[in-house]
Parts: sequence; C-alpha cells; structure tokens
Amino acid sequence: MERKILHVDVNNAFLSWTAVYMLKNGYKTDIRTIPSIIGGDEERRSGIVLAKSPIAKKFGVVTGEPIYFARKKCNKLEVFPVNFEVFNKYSNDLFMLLSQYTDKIERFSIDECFLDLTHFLNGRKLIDVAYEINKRVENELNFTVNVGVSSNKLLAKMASDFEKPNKVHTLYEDEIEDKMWPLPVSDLFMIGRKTVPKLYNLGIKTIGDLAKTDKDFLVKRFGKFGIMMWDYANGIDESEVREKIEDPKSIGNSVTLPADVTNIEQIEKIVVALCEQVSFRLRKHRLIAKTVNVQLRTKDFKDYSHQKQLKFETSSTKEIIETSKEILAEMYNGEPIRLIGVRVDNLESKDEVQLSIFSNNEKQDKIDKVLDNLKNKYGYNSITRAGKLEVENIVKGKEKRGK
DNA sequence: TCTGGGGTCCTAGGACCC
DNA sequence: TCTGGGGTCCTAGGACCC
Repeated sequence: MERKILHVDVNNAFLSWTAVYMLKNGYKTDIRTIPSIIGGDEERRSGIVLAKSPIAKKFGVVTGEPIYFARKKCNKLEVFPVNFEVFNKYSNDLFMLLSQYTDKIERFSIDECFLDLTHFLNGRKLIDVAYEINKRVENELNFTVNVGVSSNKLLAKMASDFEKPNKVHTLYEDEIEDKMWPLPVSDLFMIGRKTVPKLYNLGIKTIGDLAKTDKDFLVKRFGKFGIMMWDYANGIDESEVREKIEDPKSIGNSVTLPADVTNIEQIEKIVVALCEQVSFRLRKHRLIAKTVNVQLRTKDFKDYSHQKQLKFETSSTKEIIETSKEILAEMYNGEPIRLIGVRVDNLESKDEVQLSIFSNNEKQDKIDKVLDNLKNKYGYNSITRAGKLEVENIVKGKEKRGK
C-alpha cells in the first residue's frame, strides 16, 4: 500500500524565527525585509553566516561563510545573534501544531518534520492536508513552511526543497523523471561537496545521470554509499517515519577558542569544563558511556581525535575528566589549538545496565547528583565557571597582545 | 578579523582469538 | 619457518546532515 508522507520544512528558520520574536517584542523592522543575517560571534571566531535574508542573498551572501566576507559583499548588512531558546520555542510550537494531524511524526531536525498520514487521513486527500498545514502555520505561527508531498521520506524531502518560500509541492513516483532527474546531482540528499566532483569526473552531472548509472558500478566505486546514492536518485526509500525519540548514540561539546592556545594547562582546563558539560548531559539522559573521545583542531584546521575506553561504563564527571586528561596527554604535540571537543560514545541506558560493583562509586555519584540539582535550579553556569573563566582569560590575553 | 556546533554512519587497518 | 580464514573489538579519520 502506498504510504502518505509529508515533509514540513521551515523557510529560512533561524532568520524567520528571530524576526517573529523581535517583532513580538516591539522591534519595528521585520528583519526578513532588509539585508540581514543570523551569525555567530566574530570576537570569538565563530563568526559564520547561519541564515540570510532574501536581500542579503541577492548580494551573494551564502550560508556558512565568514561574516567578514558577507560584509564585504554588502556593507549595509545587519547581523543578529543566534538564540537557541527562541528557536526551540518556535520549533516546539510547530511540532505541536503538526501533531494534531498524526501520531506518526518524526522531528528530523530543529526545523523539519516528517509526517506519516497513511492511517490518519480520515478520508481526506493528502494534498489538502498539506495545503491546510501550510496556511495554518502561516496564520497561527507567523512564519512560513514548505510542505513536500509524496509516498516516502526521501521524495517528500526533495519536494519540500523545490521553489520556496511558503509552497506545497508533490513529488510522486511518476513525477520523478520530470521534476527530480533534471536537477544537478548536488541537489540530491546526501550528495555533499566531496562526492560531487567524484561524480562529475564520471560524467554524472544530474540526478537523472546518477539514476541511470549501473548500480553495480557505483557499488564497486563507493561501497554501501553507492547503493544509497543510486536508490535515492531513483526515488527509492523504505525508511519509516520514526515517531519515538531515541536515546542519543553520542553526546559531545566543543568550543572554538577566541585565540589559538599552546599552553597545555589552559587546554586541560577547557577539557575539564567540557567534560563537566558532557557528563551533565549524559546523566540528564540517564545514560552511561563506555568511550571517551577528545578532539583538537589546529590553527590550520586539521582535526585530530583520540579515544579511549573507560574502565567501566560511567556517567561520572570525575572518571570522564581523568580519562580525557590521559587522552589529551597522549595526543597533544604542542601545536597551536583552535578548537577543543570532548564527546562520549557507546552509550547505554543506566537503568538497563548491571552496574559493576567496582564502578559503582556511590560517593562520586552523590556529588554529581548534588551538583546536577544546583545546575538544574540555577542554570548551568552557576557551577561550571572554571572553563568560562579560562575562555575569558584567553580573550584578555588576546587583547593584551593587541594586533 | 577567515572558516560553528550538534550529531549519525561508514571504512580501513590492526590486535587478538579460535 | 611457512602459512588459513572468520569473527569481534578498537581506533582514527572522514563523509554527510541541519
């Protein structure tokens, strides 16, 4: 039986949501109507464009580029900061509205949802529901969405990516040839910047070219990825809309430093702060980890990572800090460091795992619990100040050195 | 003043065991 | 003193997504 799938995608989410929020709080200008972007903090060297207004786009501003470049393209450009609390609120509003249409709904990202309406149409037409959702979001939430309509997730997602904003598009199987195959292969979901040149070298320029390429050839060339590419190009995707929220498979935090750092004690302090953040989140999910991973990015953007198995699965801050310090000591070779990250892998539910008597350090667990409660009550920064202070010191050091 | 931060999945090579 | 495979786990790195 053919499935009835919708993909709902917020148009220009970060910029729209910021605009809606600012208007609601008395700001006179709708930043969607001026040359504007949502961007990171240039002082902290996280200054990239996360979203751009249509006018900014006309000036050639692209997502992901340094704000510095964007300003050169458009000197009137206004830059507004990211605010994830606001984004989460609007994301939740959208999810609530969409949940009225089906129980089988998947939150694919902060600004995208898949809906499986196969058993929830009650005699209505899928396309009518798509238009209703499109209008209701605009009227009730004051931002707009594109809705893709099809029989599987891949096609619905490709459809929602057609003309924007505030549109409904279908991409049924019998429309693939007309609507999808003429598109450049880079438009296909999962074909990124490394794969495009490889395909071009094989003479594959459009999605249609890829669809008509011999599948076995692609498998020989690209392995499993080849299968997926070919399937997607042919509109094949059996994956289900997954309504239940699954436990994360890894949890990590990373920071770009305001200035490159070579002092291992400074690096270590930041690693400790990141470990506190990561283990706090781990416990919030009631998970324990088996593997710790430390990542360093050098000033010339080379990434290194080393990992280590914990002696016992744990969510203890202390254990994760100790292991991270060991990893850091092993891997760090004195190069100037731009970014530091800590992540935990191989997670398991705390409730299901028989805790080893050796790892069950009750005293440490109690300490973590008390600190977690304080963090929950007074906010994360009430406790984790060491790392923040360190980052501030790096900023100060940078200022002192001048330019 | 040049380049975020959160993830998932895959691969290739090596260690180790039978 | 010449040499097998199959399986699992671990590691480092790299692709992709939003």
